[in-house]
Amino acid sequence: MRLLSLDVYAFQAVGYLGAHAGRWVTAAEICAGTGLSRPFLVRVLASLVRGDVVVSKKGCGGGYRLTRDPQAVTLRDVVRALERPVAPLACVSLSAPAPCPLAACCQIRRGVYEELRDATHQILTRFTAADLARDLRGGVTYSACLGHLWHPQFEQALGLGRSQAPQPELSGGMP
Amino acid sequence: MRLLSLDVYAFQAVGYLGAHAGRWVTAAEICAGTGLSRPFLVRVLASLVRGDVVVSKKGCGGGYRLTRDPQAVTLRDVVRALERPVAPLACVSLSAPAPCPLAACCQIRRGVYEELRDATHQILTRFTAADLARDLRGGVTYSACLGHLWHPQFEQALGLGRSQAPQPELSGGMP
DNA sequence: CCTTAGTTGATGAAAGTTGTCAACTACTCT
DNA sequence: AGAGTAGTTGACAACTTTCATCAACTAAGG
Repeated sequence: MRLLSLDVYAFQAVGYLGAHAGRWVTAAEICAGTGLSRPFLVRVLASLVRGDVVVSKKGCGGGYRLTRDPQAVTLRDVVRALERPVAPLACVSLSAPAPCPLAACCQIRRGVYEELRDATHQILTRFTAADLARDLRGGVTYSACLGHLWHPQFEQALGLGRSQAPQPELSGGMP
Repeated sequence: MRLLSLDVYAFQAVGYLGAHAGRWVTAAEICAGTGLSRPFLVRVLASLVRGDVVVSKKGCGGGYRLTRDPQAVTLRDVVRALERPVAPLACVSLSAPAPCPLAACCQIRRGVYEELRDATHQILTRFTAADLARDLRGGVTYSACLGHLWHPQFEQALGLGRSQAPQPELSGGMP
């Protein structure tokens, strides 16, 4: 499971809400506290509202708040709210299963795909918004994580795409 | 970890080579036996050669072959040869680690990211080319898996992107 | 030398991801 | 009731990744 900016935004937002539970927190405050981009954060928050992880209140004095105690909001809830698949393949998905006629005899499905799915579920279920809040209180904002995403710097394994010039300067000895 | 066509191609190719170990197998034969697209399969095979999972022999009578016994070729070897990151974030990568100044105090890193990485590694290490070959001999070609990838049918969680017109015909009452 | 078969480069379409802007709606407080 | 605040939604744009194909090149065998 490769993380996206989406996930990091959500983790930071949920952590901030967990650290300030009990009151309405505006999107602007989350941005100020985390340094995230507001327009994108707002989309992520909308997903969290749709996924019943966060409630919103419009109007003056409004904002966002967790739907329940921080300890009761797991990372799995967050990831599910973002509608990110945790299964490696649709045929082993629990939320949007794609039936496979070979499911009964497919060994890799049982031995790898289902195991990956279950392990991911368990790990994500162990960690809650309270843990995220503790990180935040300890000074660990996840802004650095945005620079550790695989996306931009993912060097192409195959000779595909256009980004093919890693060493443009070096005109070495290879003829 | 979301699978890509890349992985499915590699699993099928390695499974075929495992099922026909001991001789040189041409790319054309793998295509005929699995129904994969040849130009793309050839790129994947080149990656596997670079990753020391497969050896190739040029010229007449040449082809591809596993570098070692099928039991000794794990899925982790295959995934690593494809240079697919198994870590969710670069800061917990074993192969291409990105140092993080907050690594010591980041709880989500230890509690989630490292756990995800290790669990994935363990699961991928348990499964070998011999298991892939057994699936193939049992009639389980992974062609259906290509239709179970998340990519095409991944419904956007956010209201982003262009694919916003599911019902183009319906010119209903909304003014 | 000529065929076979793997290797590499260029190309391109389609989709996913991230981010911004602007208009809209709903709510609260005065 | 009115004004302002704050969440909601749609359109849009830029960039990267993924998948796929074609054609030319190189190495090895017979």
